[in-house]
Amino acid sequence: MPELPEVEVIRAGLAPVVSGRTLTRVRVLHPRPVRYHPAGPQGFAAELAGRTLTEPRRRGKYLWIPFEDGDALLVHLGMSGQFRVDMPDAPLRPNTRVLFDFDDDSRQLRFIDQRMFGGMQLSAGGAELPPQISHIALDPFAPDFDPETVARRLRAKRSTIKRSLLDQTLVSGIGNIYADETLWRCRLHYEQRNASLSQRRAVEVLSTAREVMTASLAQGGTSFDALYVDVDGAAGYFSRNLAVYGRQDQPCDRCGTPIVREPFMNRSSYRCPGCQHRPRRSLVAQ
DNA sequence: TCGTAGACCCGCTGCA
DNA sequence: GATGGGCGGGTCTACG
Repeated sequence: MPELPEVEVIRAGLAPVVSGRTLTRVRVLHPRPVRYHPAGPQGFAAELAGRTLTEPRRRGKYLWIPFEDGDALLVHLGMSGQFRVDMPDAPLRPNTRVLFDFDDDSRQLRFIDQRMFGGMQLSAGGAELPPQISHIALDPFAPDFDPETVARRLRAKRSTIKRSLLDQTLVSGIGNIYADETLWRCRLHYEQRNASLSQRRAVEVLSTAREVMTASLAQGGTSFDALYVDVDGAAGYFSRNLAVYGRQDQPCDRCGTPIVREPFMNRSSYRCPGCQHRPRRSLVAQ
């Protein structure tokens, strides 16, 4: 569920909470979130204890907390993962999966995940960039992100635009919400062939994705429900600014045509039929 | 015809 | 009862 802006909000919220603190105890309440850790839940807990954390980092939707020793705790929030900061004696919220206690014995970090598509693992030598996510492309917020290069790669793919925007090995951080919002702003149908886009148009799409996510970040991200909140439990407000996502049957802000929801890749795509026309057959087939 | 790379789709899991 | 923001891996497909 969290896409780049939501993960960035969480990263920024974690920074003052974890930076410079030393873990004294880690408790894994459900094994699934640490399923990628080879040593299992007990090994995970034992290997983290005693480590000192530094400022959290992010690439796309992945988050990692480097340790002073050069390793890192790599985290993906999946569909429903969240970090919360609570006093150690506060009652556990439903679906709390992992507890992190620190040496100063004050606030406790808690990982909560309803559906448990997310997970975390110790990444050896992963402080700079965990090798587990070396295949994840730069996101549009990365200083080295080059829209021209990514646009060329995008146009070379024998695929369609929304699939490619969701392809985390091409450009990371974009999920279903921001893909739909980007395509609405660009007046593009999700089945538009990449090869049909000019270089300039492809760069425009990538720049627009960055703009949408920047605007969302300024609002604290997109929250539809309690599944996405920051480390203090606060919701983001960008859902008020969404043009198409989740707005089935409501009028398009641009032309008034009712927004439609259509099945796409086992989920949904929202678009305005008035200003995002289905590409002509010659552009769909190849 | 075969091997490889890229594209695509299923399944995971759980509750509001 | 339907729907949901995610990803990895198995399978399919296209191309050289």
